[in-house]
Amino acid sequence: MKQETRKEEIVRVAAKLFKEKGYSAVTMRDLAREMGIKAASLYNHINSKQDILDGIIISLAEEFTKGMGLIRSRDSSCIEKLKKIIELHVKISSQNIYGMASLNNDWMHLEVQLDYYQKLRIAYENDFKSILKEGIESNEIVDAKPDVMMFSILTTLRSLYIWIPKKEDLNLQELSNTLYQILIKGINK
Amino acid sequence: MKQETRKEEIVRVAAKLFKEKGYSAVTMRDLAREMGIKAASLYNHINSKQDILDGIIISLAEEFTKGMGLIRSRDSSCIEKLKKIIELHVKISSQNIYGMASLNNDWMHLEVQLDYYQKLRIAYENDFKSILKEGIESNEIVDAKPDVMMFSILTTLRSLYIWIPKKEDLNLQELSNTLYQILIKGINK
DNA sequence: CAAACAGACTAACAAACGTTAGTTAACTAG
DNA sequence: CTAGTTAACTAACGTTTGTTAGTCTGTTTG
Repeated sequence: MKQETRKEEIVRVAAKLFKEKGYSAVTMRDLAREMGIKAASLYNHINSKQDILDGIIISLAEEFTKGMGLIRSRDSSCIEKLKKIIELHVKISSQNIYGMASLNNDWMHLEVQLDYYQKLRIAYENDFKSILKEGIESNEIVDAKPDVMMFSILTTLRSLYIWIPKKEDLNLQELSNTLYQILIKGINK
Repeated sequence: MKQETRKEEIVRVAAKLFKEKGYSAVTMRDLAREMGIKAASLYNHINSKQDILDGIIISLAEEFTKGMGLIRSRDSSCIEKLKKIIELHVKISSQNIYGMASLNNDWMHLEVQLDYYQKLRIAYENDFKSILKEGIESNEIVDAKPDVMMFSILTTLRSLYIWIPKKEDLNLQELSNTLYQILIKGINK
């Protein structure tokens, strides 16, 4: 069990506050109070409020990019790939509920890193759409608009962070399976 | 065509800015600049920044509540009711894209109206769940967890505002139909 | 024509914002 | 023991925030 550094603790607590009120509404004094110290003391560990947000969002975005790379490289059917994508979202979301809120709601407050984030996001969505198109061509899934299909599946997966903490009896594999049933079985032929 | 009052214009422009940056990150000076006037002049028409947000969110929440009431009171099958719910979301979202962003992302910044909003929201979700449960009992839809089913459908519908403006060739009825296919056909027996 | 109103303006406010500088007290390693 | 590091502190900074007060100008109405 690797021990958490003070900096990591600040980032973790910040993400929690960002989830509750959004990046802009959280002040450095809010964060300091939650840490039990004064606002100025935060700057012994971090460079700026902006840096905290950058760290939260970019590390998550890269995690998704990496996961998608592995899934695409594998030689499996469209349905299997979609199942893996669901599992990827369930895994990352459950491990970092607070960070997922920032990724979804505060990405527009990135500054230097905004372009990079958007590049990753667009690439991820294009990969997703490619998988769906392949599935349509190979007659594996129904021939509905891939745009709407991706939108529907992806918005559900992106919103998992809202919903996961409410399930007390959380079995991750079971959640993945239920989502698979509801999201994929419907478009499966 | 009823002419828009100055106050309504301010609320509309505010909602647009709230969508782009979130309520907390939009200043009254931002809003004034977008209106082509000075910040102080806004107060000839509105009482406070908070009031603008209240107006945007509560009117939308009540619109959904009203729509759900009509759907529930009708004597129709579960599937037909779900179809009506999809149409309700498509209609309201397309008529007020900017407001839907505030409803989704900034409801926690309500103050006096927060309790009222949450009451409406919980009632709406309970109504939704009841429709699903009836459908399961009457063997109309598959017997998956109603919680996950509602979460999946509702997060997709709630996120329509992100996605609608990107479709240039927007045919609302066609969009409703495609969503129906993807969201409902999958759970239909 | 005068009165009333609508809707803009300038000036200013107190509070809250992110952040810097410099200091101090407690551990830790040579 | 001492030198260095870590991590807290107080005090303060310049800026931005939402909002108020009071004024001016043009249009509408009796």
